[in-house]
Amino acid sequence: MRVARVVVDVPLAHLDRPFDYAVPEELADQVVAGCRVRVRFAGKLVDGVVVELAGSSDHTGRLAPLAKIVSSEPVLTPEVAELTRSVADRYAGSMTDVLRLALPPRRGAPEKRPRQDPPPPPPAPDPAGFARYPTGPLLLSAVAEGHAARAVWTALPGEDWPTRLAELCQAALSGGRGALVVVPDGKDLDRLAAAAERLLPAGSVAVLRADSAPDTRYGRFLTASRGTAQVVLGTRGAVFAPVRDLGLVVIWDDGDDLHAEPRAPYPHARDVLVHRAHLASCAAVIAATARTAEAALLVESGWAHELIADRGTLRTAAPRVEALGSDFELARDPAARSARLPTLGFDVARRSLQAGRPVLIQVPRSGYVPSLVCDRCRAPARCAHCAGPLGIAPSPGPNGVRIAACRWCARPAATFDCPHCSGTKLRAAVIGASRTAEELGRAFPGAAVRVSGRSSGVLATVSGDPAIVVATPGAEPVAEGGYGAALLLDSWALLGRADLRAGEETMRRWLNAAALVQAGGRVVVSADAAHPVVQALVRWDPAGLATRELADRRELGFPPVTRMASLSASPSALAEFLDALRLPGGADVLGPVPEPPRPGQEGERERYLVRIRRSEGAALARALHDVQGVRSARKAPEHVRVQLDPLELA
DNA sequence: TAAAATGCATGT
DNA sequence: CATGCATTTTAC
Repeated sequence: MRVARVVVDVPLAHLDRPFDYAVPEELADQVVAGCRVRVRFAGKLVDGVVVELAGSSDHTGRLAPLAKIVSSEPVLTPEVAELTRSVADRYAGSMTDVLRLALPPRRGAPEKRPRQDPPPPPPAPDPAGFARYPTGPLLLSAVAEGHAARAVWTALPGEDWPTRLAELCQAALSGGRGALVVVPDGKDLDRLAAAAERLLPAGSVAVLRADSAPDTRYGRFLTASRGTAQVVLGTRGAVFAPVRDLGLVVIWDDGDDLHAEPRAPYPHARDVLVHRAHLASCAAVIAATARTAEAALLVESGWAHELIADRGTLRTAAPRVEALGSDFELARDPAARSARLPTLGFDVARRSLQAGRPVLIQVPRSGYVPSLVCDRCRAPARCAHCAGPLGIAPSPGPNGVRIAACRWCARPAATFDCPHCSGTKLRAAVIGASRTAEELGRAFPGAAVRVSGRSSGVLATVSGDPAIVVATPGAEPVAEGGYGAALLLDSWALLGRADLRAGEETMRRWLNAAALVQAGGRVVVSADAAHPVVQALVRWDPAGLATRELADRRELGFPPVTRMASLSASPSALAEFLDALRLPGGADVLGPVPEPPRPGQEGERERYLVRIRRSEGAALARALHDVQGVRSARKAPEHVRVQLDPLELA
């Protein structure tokens, strides 16, 4: 008897396993492993995917027959089936949820188009582009030869990273293997696709973007799954793309929060990619101008080697970075003064314009959550018990005074004793307010002003002509030939955020902007030169900062050194959940703390955090998923949101 | 949402 | 303690 193992599209956690169905005689020639089917499940017809075909079943009862073959197209390859299962396990979610992220909706028209043969492999790439990194050419040849090389690549300022990544893809293709590259957003994807177009054979590349029309999206997915396009470039959803004979996976700027999937079970693209490299035994490159603590851990644990230029090469490529004090002198020029430009920034910008080069001015987006910092040294204030961030308690205490309390474990911070400078007073951190482009424009009469941001529209590039380019972080256009200078303003708003990653994230934003300045150009950052993040920027030392950041996280017991799970729901549902939870040894439960209401959610919600050592992460995820299973089997009315290693921990 | 399992009142 | 009918549970 032919048996099809089917993952059914039902969201219930206790049904997160394949179910066996009999393959009826008349459908036998249409069923293939990985195809979409419809089956009768608990009476009703549901969608499903065949994960495997077999000759027998362990099921003791009668097998129901497959109701319908939706299509014979094998959309779920064995490699992706294993990956999605494994990602579900890691994030305490169900495979069905992960499949929803991995498989685009089916469309009839693209499927009817005949399959095309893949183009012949290109020659091995020219290693000259990677020659500035001592082990660069070695990495390129390792990828071409099909070795499972692993690297954390810290790109030089001004690096033409899209071309470098296309060369890595070319290396994989030249050795007959496929490649996958994930970038944060559409702007980066455009640049990467353009570089791939230049270097790779026509027809060998599929560009997967979340915002494409459904037919286009499914059509491009098929060119990959059918093996026509062996290189896939895309945004976070593309980490699951069915690349044939995968030889290389790459992620660009892994610190960008766009790599975190907002839909359950909330997997992070870097995490999925590292997992996938492991399962497929293929090469992996974690690439960025900055470096995350997670990437530092991959290096420290020996999983990856670092691919980094030596200091001499860096010095010739980098701009000159200068920091202003915390109480800098405002420019004397009245227009510059009204735009709150510091003297040094104003002079540097004016000189760049006079030299005929554009100037980049980075201003943070407004709307950061106010938090508490040490009044003396301005380090974020942390809880003495669990090292969570301190905030102002939402409701006043018994004496009517609103006191500081931990946002994780809710313990009040009656006293404060700064571990950095022994200060005892707290202050609210500044909330970032963006300067208007008009104000800046008035400070430089005669200069063209361009604005790039979410609300005004993101510019991908600007010309090399003198102009003031105002941009929010992540929206900085690339200037032809590089900017002459960059001003990084309102830095306290970035550094003072009550976020675990505030330092790392600030450095990433600064570096990404400063990297667009030409070699020998100037960068002025309006922040205290004594601050360690500022020092790391001045020295252009992302690796050093990441190492330090990782050491801090280890000391405080934060991810990625530990594993954290956040549980949020109503107080009663959480009490039930925790009651049923059988935690592995050594777990630490923090909370509850009240959660700010989200749009579309009513009633009071709370959050707990569960912290455990990294080696027990899989056991924690299993325990959490088991509780979800028991609750869904019992038809518990309320859903508890479970998120592993959430980006936002504050 | 169909079939199977279980619950439960009723009659002997 | 069978029997018939309603309700709950399972899920291939």
